[in-house]
Amino acid sequence: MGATKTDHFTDNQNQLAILAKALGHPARIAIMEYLLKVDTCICGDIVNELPLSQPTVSQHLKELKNAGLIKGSIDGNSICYCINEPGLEKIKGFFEHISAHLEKKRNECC
Amino acid sequence: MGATKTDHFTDNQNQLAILAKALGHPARIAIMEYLLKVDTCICGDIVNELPLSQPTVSQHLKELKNAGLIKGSIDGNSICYCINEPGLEKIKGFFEHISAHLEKKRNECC
DNA sequence: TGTTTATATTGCAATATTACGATATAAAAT
DNA sequence: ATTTTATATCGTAATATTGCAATATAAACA
Repeated sequence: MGATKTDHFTDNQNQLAILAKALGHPARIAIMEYLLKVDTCICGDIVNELPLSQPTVSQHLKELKNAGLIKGSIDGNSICYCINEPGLEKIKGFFEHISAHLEKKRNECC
Repeated sequence: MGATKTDHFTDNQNQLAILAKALGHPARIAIMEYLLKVDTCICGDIVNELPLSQPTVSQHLKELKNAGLIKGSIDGNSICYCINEPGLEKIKGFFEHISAHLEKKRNECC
């Protein structure tokens, strides 16, 4: 045990879970907020912004990248990390879908 | 280590992370989708819907409830679990906020 | 009352995540 | 060529999550 039983769920469910999981840490929420805030994408700043060590931040960035929420392009010596819109739209769509459904059946239970 | 350093992040960041983390498992995505699909909220069905044991499903429900994404009300012998709109609106708002910002600065980097 | 039905809790093993020091890599600057 | 700067990877300890069998709880029903 300990491992998630992904086999029994749909690709869509697994994909949404991966996206949500990637955001399931305050440092990664903070990174997304920071990437949104700054106009330039020079990202060595992220380490200075967060109360975590450089290796830890690097690891969080990797997870966001693997999930498809950010992308990074090499810029000489440093790396430019930015928000990856498709990943964001995917998970945003999930919540909009739920909200739209709830509108229709408000107050039918509980 | 192994514990998240929540102290150094804002309440808002921690709250969003808790909500996202709760959805970071395909079973919990499936539960949300199921609660949305069925009109009645009779929820013993959830165990039958998922490829997981009753104790495991119960635990996933507990996590969704703790995060504020669902609520449960006792209905005689069984329990009625439903989507909790405020929790959902909170995290939906986060994605809408990001999307709105991205509209304004499209193509400025990467 | 005794049994069934629905759900929660406990206990535990397997695995994953978090965090960081130490180290590696590779471009930039001197 | 050496040093500095920016980032990634490795190794490892601490903690959290996942999943289930066994058991507990508590309402419904016979």
